[in-house]
Parts: sequence; C-alpha cells; structure tokens
Amino acid sequence: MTNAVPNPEFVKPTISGPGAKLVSALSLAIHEHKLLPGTKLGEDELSEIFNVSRTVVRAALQALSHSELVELKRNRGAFVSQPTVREAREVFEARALLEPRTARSAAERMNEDALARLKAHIKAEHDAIAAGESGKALRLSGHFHIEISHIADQTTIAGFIERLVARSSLIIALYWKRQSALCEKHAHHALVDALGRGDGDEAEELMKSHLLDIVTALDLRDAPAPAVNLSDILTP
Amino acid sequence: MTNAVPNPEFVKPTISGPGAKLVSALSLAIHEHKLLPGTKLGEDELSEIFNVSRTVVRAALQALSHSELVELKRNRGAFVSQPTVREAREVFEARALLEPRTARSAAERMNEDALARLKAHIKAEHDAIAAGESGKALRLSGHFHIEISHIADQTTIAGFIERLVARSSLIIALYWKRQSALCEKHAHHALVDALGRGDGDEAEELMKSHLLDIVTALDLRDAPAPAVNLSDILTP
DNA sequence: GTGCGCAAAATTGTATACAATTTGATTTTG
DNA sequence: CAAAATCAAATTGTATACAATTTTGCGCAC
Repeated sequence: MTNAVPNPEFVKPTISGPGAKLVSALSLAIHEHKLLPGTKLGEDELSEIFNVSRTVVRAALQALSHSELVELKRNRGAFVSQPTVREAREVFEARALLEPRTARSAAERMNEDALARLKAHIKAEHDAIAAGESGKALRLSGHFHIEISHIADQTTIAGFIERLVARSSLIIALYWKRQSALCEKHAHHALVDALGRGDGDEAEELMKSHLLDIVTALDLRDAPAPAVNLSDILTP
Repeated sequence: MTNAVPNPEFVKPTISGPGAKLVSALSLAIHEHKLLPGTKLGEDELSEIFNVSRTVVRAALQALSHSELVELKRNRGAFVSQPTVREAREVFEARALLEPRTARSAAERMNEDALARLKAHIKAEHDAIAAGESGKALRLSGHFHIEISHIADQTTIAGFIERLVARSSLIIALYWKRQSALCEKHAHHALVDALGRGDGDEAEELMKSHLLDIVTALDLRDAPAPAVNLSDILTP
C-alpha cells in the first residue's frame, strides 16, 4: 500500500525523467534513516540497482547534493551528509526563526481541505507508529512541518523549511538522545487543533515550544559524529 | 584589476573543477544584468565559448538551476529565470523576515576586520557607480547584504539570504521602475554606521526600511521580458 | 613486524556518439 | 488564403568509452 499522504516526496522536481525516481528513492531512504549519514553512494552501485547509466545517477546525486542530503567530494564520491554540531544548532535556530511565524500564517489561511489533509497526516503518523515503522513515522513527522508551510502559501519560505526539515532528519540520525522518547504525537495534535480554530497566536507559540522540545532531545555537545568513514575525520 | 571585495562569488562551490568557472561566469553575468531573464543558455553554445564538453556545461546549468538563477525545461533547455510577480513579493517578504534579524546579529558580532570589509565594500560600490559600471554596482549592492549575513555568522541563514539576493537581482531586472533612482548608497552607509557602533536596534530598523524602499521601487503589477546574444557578452 | 613505495584495481571526471524530442519552415489540403 | 500536416534541422537526453585520480594491496627494505 502506498502512502496515505497526498505528497510523500520531500525533494521538489528539480530533476525530471528517469533521474527523478532515483532522487525520490534515495531521499526517501535517507529520511527514513535506512541510509545513515556517512554512507557512501557509489555511482556504479546505484546505476546497477536502478538500471540506468551513470550519467543519470550523477545528475541525481548532484540534485541531492544541492538539497544538502548528500555531500559530493571531488574524485572521492557521494556520501550521505553528516551535519556538524554547529550546523545542527544553526538549522534549529533557522527553524525557530521561520516556522512559528509560518504556523501563524497557516492558521490565518486555514480551510476545510487543509485541515482534512493535516488530520489525515496525523493519522498516517499514528498508523506508522502503531505498525512499528519508526522510519516512516519519522519521515512523516518531518513532512508534517512541510505540510504546514505549504498551507501558509509562501512557496519561497516553504522551500527553505523543506531544506531545514531534510537536514533535521540527518541531525536526528546523528544526535538524537536514545533515552528521550520521540513523542511528537501530542505536539502535532495540539498544533492541528490551534490551526483548525484559526488561532494564530497559539499556533505560533505551540510551534515555538515544539521546536524547542526537539532540540532538547538532541545531544549537541561536542559529540563526535558516528562516522562510517574514519579517514574523512582523521586525514586533513 | 580584480574586485576590491574579498569574495566576489555569489554561488558557493557546490561544483568543482572546470564547471566552476562556468558557474561563476554565468552567475556574474546574470547578477550584473548582462544576461537578462528569459535568455536561453544553449548547451552547444556554452560548450564552444568555454571550450568544455556539454557534460560539464550540463552540470553547471544544473547547479545554477538549484540556486534558482536558471530554469531548466525538459527537452527545451536552460533559461535565465523569470520570477513572477508573486515570487517577487514572496522573496521580499522572506527577506523582510530574515535580514533585519540578521543585521541585529551582525551588529552584536561586529569587529574591526568585519567593519573594514564593509567599508571597503561600500567604497567599491561607490567606485563602480563613479565609473559608470552600473551592472557591477548592482551586483555589489546585492553582495553587501550577503556580507552582512556572513558577519552574523549564521551559515545556514546566510545561504538562504544568498539565494534571495540572487533572486532579487532577477526581480530588479524585470520589475524595476525606471523613474526611481537606485540610491542604496545612503542606506548602506547608514547601516555600516549602525553596525560599527554595535547598535543592533538601529541596524535592524534600518535594514527593515531599506528592504521596504527597494520593494517600493518595484512595479509589481505586470511583466515584460527581454533577451540577448550570448557570445557578445561571455568571454572566458 | 613496521613502514615505505610502487603497481594494479577500482572509482570518479570528461568527452563523444547516438537516440529522442522539439522547432520551424515548407508543403499539402480544405 | 488559411490551417493543418509533414519532414528536416537543431537541440536536448542518455549511454558508453576513455582519461585522471584515488584507493588498495603486495613486496621489499630496514
């Protein structure tokens, strides 16, 4: 069965043709933490798996690098990005700057259709958790924020938020405190409530504290990134 | 003589090797309004001008499309982007959201070196205007905002602002009211003053009104579109 | 046994050839 | 004469071949 959410894609169609499938599949896998930060994405490997030439693989990897999910190192290859602690802090500072205001706008532009989409989204999150599909649940919880930004109807800012959410997924993979449970369930539910009532003040406040909660569940001391490739770190 | 400004590049090194030159040259030409929105960027044409294969031209065009300076249309080719009126409004709304706050941060992190760079920047703008190089002046005036965002030391947000400034350049090419003079001279000078004094409140306020001034000088009602000959402008 | 150096293998970078699609002009047809 | 159909030229999309670079592994000296 396919996703219950209208648009399951994170990466906008910056690329078309056969490469689009590759971009979708890779970004999906990264968002669901099936591909972990540091994983090498070899060109031959991918071209064989997807039955396309290296030309389109390279185009897809370049596209992913521009959305910052993948890092390209010249003559070395493509790797799933490994945001640093500093980048992690910056990403959530940027989200704190953009998203609360965006949630307010969304509340002001709310309508029946949008509310239905959000509720369906939360249900999908629920179902994924119930089914034990933690990767999918994680991806959906990120996508929830994107959905709100789309309701706010600010395409440009929504694009920024998409990038930040994508990066957040990598950050969570690297810095999430294992002991703290990921229970965005209540926060998202409360947000949908506020949005449904058109309560911009509350939506803004809820989003602010929700983002703070997420950061609190991260371990952003100088924790070394669990690198797959040690040589990247040990050789200057 | 080369630029007096430390980093004349707008597009970050998302691409390396021979293609980097191409990206630099094209983004420079676009920022200086030598290549106007809607201009077609043919692959053969560029590969001949820069003496590289179409492979690297395509990579460069893809990079430019991800920074939204260029729009790729499948089976049609690459064109200098033509932001719509709606996009234009969104871009300046996003700038209004990000830049005043960023100017405040910059004021708080100001130091001797940064102040010197900003003053050198303003001087370069001055000189370009005096020399009648309006394209260069325009590019520098955009880069001034990027310089401030770098001083604020928020790489992620700085990246967003870079994209917005790039897009603004296209917007100005399309929607600038000819009658209104572009005199960012005073605004930029006042900003540097406030920043130099570490006056965050004033810097934030000045940036806000400065951005408003720019929008006011735009005619965001309709949109014509010009075009141009490539080989007349580009020389590697 | 450790470290260095060199050569082979693997991988990425670039160029070129060919396929698919669009474009524009010319011809055909009502 | 206008509109539609068509065919050739031009342009982009994709695959493959070759070059450059990095990685790997073996052998040798110390």
